[in-house]
Amino acid sequence: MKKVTIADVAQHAGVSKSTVSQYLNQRFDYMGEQTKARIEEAIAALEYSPNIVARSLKQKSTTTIGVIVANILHVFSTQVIRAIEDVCNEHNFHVIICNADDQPEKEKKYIEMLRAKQVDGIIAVPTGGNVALYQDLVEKNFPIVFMDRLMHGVEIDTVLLDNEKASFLAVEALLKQGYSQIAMISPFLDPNITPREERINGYKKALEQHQIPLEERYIVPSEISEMQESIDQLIHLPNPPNAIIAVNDRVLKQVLTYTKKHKMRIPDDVAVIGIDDVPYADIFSPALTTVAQPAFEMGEKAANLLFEKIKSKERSNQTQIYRFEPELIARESC
Amino acid sequence: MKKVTIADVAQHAGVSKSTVSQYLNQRFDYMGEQTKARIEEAIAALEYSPNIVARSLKQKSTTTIGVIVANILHVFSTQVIRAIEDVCNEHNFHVIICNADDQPEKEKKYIEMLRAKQVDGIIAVPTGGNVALYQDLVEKNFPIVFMDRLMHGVEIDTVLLDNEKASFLAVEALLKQGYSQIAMISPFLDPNITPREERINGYKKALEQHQIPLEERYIVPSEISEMQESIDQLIHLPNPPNAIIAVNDRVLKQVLTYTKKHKMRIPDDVAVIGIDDVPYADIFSPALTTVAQPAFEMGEKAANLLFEKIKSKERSNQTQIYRFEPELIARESC
DNA sequence: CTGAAAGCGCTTACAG
DNA sequence: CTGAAAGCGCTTACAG
Repeated sequence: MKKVTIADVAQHAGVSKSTVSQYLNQRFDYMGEQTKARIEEAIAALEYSPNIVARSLKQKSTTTIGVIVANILHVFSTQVIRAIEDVCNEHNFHVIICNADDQPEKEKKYIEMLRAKQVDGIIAVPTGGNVALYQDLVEKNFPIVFMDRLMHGVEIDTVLLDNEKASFLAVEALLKQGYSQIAMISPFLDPNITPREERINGYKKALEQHQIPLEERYIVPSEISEMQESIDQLIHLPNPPNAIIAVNDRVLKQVLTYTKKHKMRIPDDVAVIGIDDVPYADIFSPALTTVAQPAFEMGEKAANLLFEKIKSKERSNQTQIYRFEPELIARESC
Repeated sequence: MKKVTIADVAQHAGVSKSTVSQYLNQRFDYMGEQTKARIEEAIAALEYSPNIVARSLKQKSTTTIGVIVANILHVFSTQVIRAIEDVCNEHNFHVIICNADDQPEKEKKYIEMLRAKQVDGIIAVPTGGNVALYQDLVEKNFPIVFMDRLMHGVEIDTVLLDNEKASFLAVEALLKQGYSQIAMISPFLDPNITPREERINGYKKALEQHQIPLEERYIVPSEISEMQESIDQLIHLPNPPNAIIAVNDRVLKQVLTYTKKHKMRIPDDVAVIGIDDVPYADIFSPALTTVAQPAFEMGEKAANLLFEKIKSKERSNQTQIYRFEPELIARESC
C-alpha cells in the first residue's frame, strides 16, 4: 500500500510540489483559480493527506505537547489532563501522556524521549528529582509549565492550589461547628510534594491565628498502607481529637474506612472534612464536607500558559506562581 | 540556541554521519573500538540527542500510538489508558490520548490527525459513527484494535467484557438472596454502545433461564439528567421491584442519590447491585455489591494485540473478539 | 502566478 | 571497517 505524497498530487494536478504546498498552507494570494481547483480535485481523487512528520521536521513544530503526571489514576490528574486536552484540541494540538509514578528516573526518561520527539512543550507535575534536567530546559528556553508542585531552584511558572487557604477553610469550617480538637492526617511528608507540606503549614497557621494550641500528636503523617493503625493510635490518645482533616482524597478514604470498621458516627463521634472533593461526597451518609480545588480551571490555565510560551518564543522575564482558590463545599460531615 | 545534529557529532568525532548513525543504531559489527570511543565522547561532549522526527520520517515509524476513548474522566477509560501506557512504556512507545465525547465528528478529526502524524497504531472505543473511515483503515492494513464496543460491518479485533455474563452474575446474586423483583436501570439505549445493550440482554436471558417472567416496566432506560424521576416512577409502580441492577457506575450513583434522598434503606427497602466496581464500594454503608470488570487486563490485552499487529505487518486472517470475565464482589447491598 | 532547488536531520544500501 | 550519496515528504526563499 504505497502512501500518496505531495509529489503524486503535483503530478496528478499538473503543477509543481511547491504549488501544492502553497495550497496546503493556505497561501492563496497569487494562486490562479484554476490551479486551485485542479489541486483540490487531485487531493480528493488521490485521498491525499499530508505527512505531518515531514512537515514537523522542516517547520520545527510537532503540534504535540507532553504531559507528565504522577499517576493518571488520581482523580485530580485525570481532570487536569481532560482540561489540557480540551485546550489542545482547540489549537489542533495533541497530548502525549506520561505517568512518572513519583520516580525521578521515569520522569527523566520521559522528558528525554519527549524532547527527542520534538514536542513543542511540556506540562509536568515534577517529582522533585530532576533539577539539573529542568534547569537545562529553561536555559534552552524550552516551553514548560509545572502543576501542583513547586520545584525550588528552577525558574518555571507553576499552577497551584492555594493550599494554605484550603486548610484555613477546613479549620474554620470545623471551628464554626464547635470542633476545636482538630487532627490532620496525611501521607508521609516529602518536601517535594508541595500540597501536603503547604496544607500542613496552613493547618498550623490557622490554629495559631485562632489561638488554638497546636497538639503535635494531632498531626499524623503515615504511609497509606499503615494508616489504619495510625488512625487507631490517634483515636486512642488520652485526649483524642473530635475532628479530622484528611489532607487529600486518598487519606479521606482511609479515614472513612476506619470509621466504618469501628462503627464511629460522623460527625457525632468524630467530624470529618476532606481536602479534594470526591465523587461520592453527595451520596455518602453523612454527605461529606470537602474543600474542592478547581482542577479543570487549573489544567486550562496551565495549557494556556504553555501556549503563550510556545507562541511567544521570547524568554519570559520572571517566573510566576499562579494560585487558585479552593472552595468549601459544606455538607453534613461536620 | 542551535540544536546539535548528527553532522556536528560526526565532525567532532572526525567520522562521517553514516558511521555515527551506525553507532546510534547499535550496528557495531565492524566498528573499530577507537571509532566507537570517539563517537561516544563526541555525543557526551555535545550533549547530542537524536531527532526522532527525522528518524521517523525515514523509518516510517513514530513509536507513538493513539488512544481514543469516549471520555478520559470515566474511571474505566482511565484504568484502560493506564494499562496501555504501561505496556507502551515497556516498548518505549508513547501514547497520545483523545476524547471523542461520543461525537463521530470529533472521532473522525482525531483519527485523521493521528494518521497524518503517522502514529503506528490506534486503540479506540468507537462511537459507531465512522464505519467507512475505519473500513478504509483496515483495507490499508493499519494496526488498530477496538475496546469496549463492537462495531458492526468492520473487521477489527475487539476487547470486551463478557457483558451478558456480568448481568447473569448480578441477577444470580440477587436471586440467591431472595430478591426476584429485579429492575435494571440504564442510560438511554444506543445500539452503538455495546455494554448497555448486552447487559440488558444478559439480564433478560438470566431471568428467562431462571423462569422469572420479564416485567417490561422494570427495564428503565433514561437520560442521566432525568434519572431521578425515572427511578421515582419505578419505585411507585403498583408492584415495585425489590432489587435494582445499575447497568454502570454512573447509574449506580443515580440510584444511591435517590435512595439517600428518599431515605430508603439498602437492602431492606431495595437491594442494589452495580455493574462496574466503584472506588467507594467498600466504605459505603452498606458496602456495595458490584460486578467488576478487569479494566487493567483489558487495556493490557488491547495494547499487546496492537503491538502484535504493529510487529507482524501481515494482515491477520480473521477478526477476533476477546471477552473478559466479570467478577462478582459480594458485599452488603444485596 | 508558478517552479527548481536546497534543506530539515536522519538512515540505508552500496562502494571501496 | 568507513564514507558518499540518495532519499524519507515536506517547506521556503528565490527566480522568473
